[in-house]
Amino acid sequence: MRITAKADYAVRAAAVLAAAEPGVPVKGEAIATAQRIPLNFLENILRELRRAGIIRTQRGADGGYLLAVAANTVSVADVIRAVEGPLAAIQGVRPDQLHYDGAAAALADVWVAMRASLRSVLENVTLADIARGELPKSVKRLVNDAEAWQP
Amino acid sequence: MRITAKADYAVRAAAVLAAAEPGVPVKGEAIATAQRIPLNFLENILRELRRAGIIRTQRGADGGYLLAVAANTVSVADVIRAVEGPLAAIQGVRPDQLHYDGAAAALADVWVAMRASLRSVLENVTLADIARGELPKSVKRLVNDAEAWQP
DNA sequence: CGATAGTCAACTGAAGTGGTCGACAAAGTA
DNA sequence: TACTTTGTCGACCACTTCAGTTGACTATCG
Repeated sequence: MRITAKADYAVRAAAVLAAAEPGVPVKGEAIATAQRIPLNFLENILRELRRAGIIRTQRGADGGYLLAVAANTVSVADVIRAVEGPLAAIQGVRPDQLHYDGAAAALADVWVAMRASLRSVLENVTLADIARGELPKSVKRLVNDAEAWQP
Repeated sequence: MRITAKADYAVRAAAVLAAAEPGVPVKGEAIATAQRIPLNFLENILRELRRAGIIRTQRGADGGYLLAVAANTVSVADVIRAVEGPLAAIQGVRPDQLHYDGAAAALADVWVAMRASLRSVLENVTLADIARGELPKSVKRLVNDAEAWQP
């Protein structure tokens, strides 16, 4: 249950683009220094985001990276899936297509519920939300619960 | 965002013990065949569950594994943490103790919310729930939503 | 042309995943 | 006591993923 550096970097880089002036390319190096991400690694990641259609690029002098679509139409889940594949998997299998025998039969439903609850957060937060620092009410409610901050 | 084979096996094995007659040890081999888990690997996992105080063991003929505590006091989260460590981590760091600069500042809260939503499922399902195939209402509600089953 | 900046494939070391193996220790039975 | 049954433990293994790095290349602008 861990978010890899790659996924974390991808969301942060996308957030930088969402916060930038629309239509103005941001250089890879600017993103890298702003978020303390190794430039070479970042470029690998941005390439994947471009292939996924989330960002586009401008080459040459005064080039850089831009969002390919409106910031409020891209969710955190979209970005993670672009670089990591499916949001939730059990041994590489999607929760909806696994089934167990005997005493563990009900476990399949638990994994489905887990994915659903994961989605309820990650699908509902957009890059625009992060860029302007204002999360959806339902997400904020989770964050404001003191229990959420207990290790 | 993946559940490893180890965590999956651990929960299934614990579910078998939860479903067994209380006080009667279940042999490792019985668990292995019932859930199609490689025996040697399973023994590694059961050893970790024992160290975590979730199960106990009985050696010798007619020995085997038993739950160390009541099945309704052990959550799926407890089992996963016993074999995998923290439920959610970003690059190995707990969500509550990370912070980002600039445009990504709000992302930290997203990770906290993600963990909270994960917990809302995994902390609330016990081994007893799985063993008798009846999940808590809040979890069932998630599962019954058609959206939850969409790949 | 030449500087700038993205593109891509290949490579690497370290860690994690998913096991396997063999020697050993405890407990009950004959 | 010997023997069988079962768990205990550490070591080991092949393979994949993670987190980058390197270097050659290509597009774009002035």
